[in-house]
Amino acid sequence: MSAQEPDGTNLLSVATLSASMATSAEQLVGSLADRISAKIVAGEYPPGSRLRQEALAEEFSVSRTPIREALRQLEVKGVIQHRPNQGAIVLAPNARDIRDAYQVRAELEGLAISLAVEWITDEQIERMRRAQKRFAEIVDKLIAARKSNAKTHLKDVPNWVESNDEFHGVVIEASGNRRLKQVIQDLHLGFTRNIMLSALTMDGRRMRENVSQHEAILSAISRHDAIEARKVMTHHILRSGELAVWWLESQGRLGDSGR
Amino acid sequence: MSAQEPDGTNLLSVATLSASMATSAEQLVGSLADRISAKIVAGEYPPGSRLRQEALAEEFSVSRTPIREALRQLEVKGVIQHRPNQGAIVLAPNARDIRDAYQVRAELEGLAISLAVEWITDEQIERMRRAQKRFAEIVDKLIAARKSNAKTHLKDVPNWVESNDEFHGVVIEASGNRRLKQVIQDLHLGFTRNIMLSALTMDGRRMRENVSQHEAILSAISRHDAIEARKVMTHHILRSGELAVWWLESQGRLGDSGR
DNA sequence: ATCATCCATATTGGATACAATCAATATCAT
DNA sequence: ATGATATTGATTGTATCCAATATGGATGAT
Repeated sequence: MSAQEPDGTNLLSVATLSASMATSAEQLVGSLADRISAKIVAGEYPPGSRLRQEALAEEFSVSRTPIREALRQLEVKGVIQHRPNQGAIVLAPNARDIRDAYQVRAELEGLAISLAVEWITDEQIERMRRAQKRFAEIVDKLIAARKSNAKTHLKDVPNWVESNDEFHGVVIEASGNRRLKQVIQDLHLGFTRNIMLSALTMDGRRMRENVSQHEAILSAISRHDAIEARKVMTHHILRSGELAVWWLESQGRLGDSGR
Repeated sequence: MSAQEPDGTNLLSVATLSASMATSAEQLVGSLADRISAKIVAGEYPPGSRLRQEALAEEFSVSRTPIREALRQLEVKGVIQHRPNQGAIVLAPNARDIRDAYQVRAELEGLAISLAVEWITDEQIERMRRAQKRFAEIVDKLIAARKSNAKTHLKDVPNWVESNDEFHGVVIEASGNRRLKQVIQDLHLGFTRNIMLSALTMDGRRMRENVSQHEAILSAISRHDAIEARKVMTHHILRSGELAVWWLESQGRLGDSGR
């Protein structure tokens, strides 16, 4: 079994390793689900708020029918909660949800890298190096910008996210386990990515810590040292989880939805 | 000795500890999704077959609208594949899908038990003991029945599944990680459970092997030995995965759907 | 015969219409 | 005034309708 995709086309899809991204033509419902989901993540529909079908329909210039189907999908994805005859409300994770999710993610990305060590190609390692380089540069830039003007750094944040996703994405891809990839992506859904960046970008020291953890991961995987790679990856993610929990708790619970 | 239930109607019911089970009133779409899903698992809608909305609507005496929404949910759950303007077809896992899923599940249940060891109560261990006792008895019964009359054992199979689920369910519950529980349940969706039981119930020696693996797990968790518990749990599940893959390959690919 | 093209039909996709349910206010009795 | 009940409006849930697209068979050319 090789880590390479036989049908190859999607392998290098650097852009947003998010889940599905059906945001293209001829997939109206999927596209709607993505767009609604994006607005939830962006905070436009805050946690706990009701999503009215008619309002969404008007906003996206469609009828309620495809909106309803999109909401059914988001319900299964765990982004919203749907109560009979009462419609949909936006879910928000509490500290425990975050802790639980990161514990699972740490385990799964640990598995991913221990598999990846075996199969990863030089080309993939090179992609990780480049992603890491960009990552480090952006962090420097963010920290520098933070010291002068707080506004400037905002437009670099997407790049920060993207290079981080690329880094982790290569590892997951190289694991050769498609189901593993899917499960990890599902874990990200909605909150994880968002909260992590919120938690990290608020503190220069923690961003640098993050960079050096990536460095350690890259070093271990380059040496094909499965034990060490797994150890540092797991630590890296658990640490990110701690930060996310702290950040969430410092924010005062936004939506302590008792799901 | 080969598989006993060659014709489509094998392995009915089973539904027990599945994920959501919204099959009650006032949740029509959820209920429809469950019922359609159940029929897929039961083999009534075989892999690769098209699910026509009108046919389903008539079968369940509703209009196409709730059917469509149920199909959207099943799409996200990975039970069916939905192609634009071409409707839904039933997905079937191939050997690789099974391998991938079991690898992930082994890791996650390994995590579960290593967490559970810390927090599990005597009452929960007692539940595991009882489940294990039932499990062993049913296996004896199945093997005995198999030697005389092949039909008899079919009505015990659901009990076999249920006691096995109870055993694993206690561990997962005792892990205290709700997200972990959800992710593991999602992994079961559709095929995993079904294939495992198909693979195992065809061979007495393997069923006994399974029982003794449970015994080892129970022993380790009773001694609160996290390392050993994890080791035997992981081995147990990976072994089950191997059997499932073998079984699937021996069946000649039913649906080698190129998803 | 084999293959491509075209047309009739079946099926899906989306919008609208109607029924059922809920929320919030108004009304009434105590 | 307080609490229970009734009523109105808003919102969700299901069914039906029409348009867009695909499917499958017939027709015709090579």
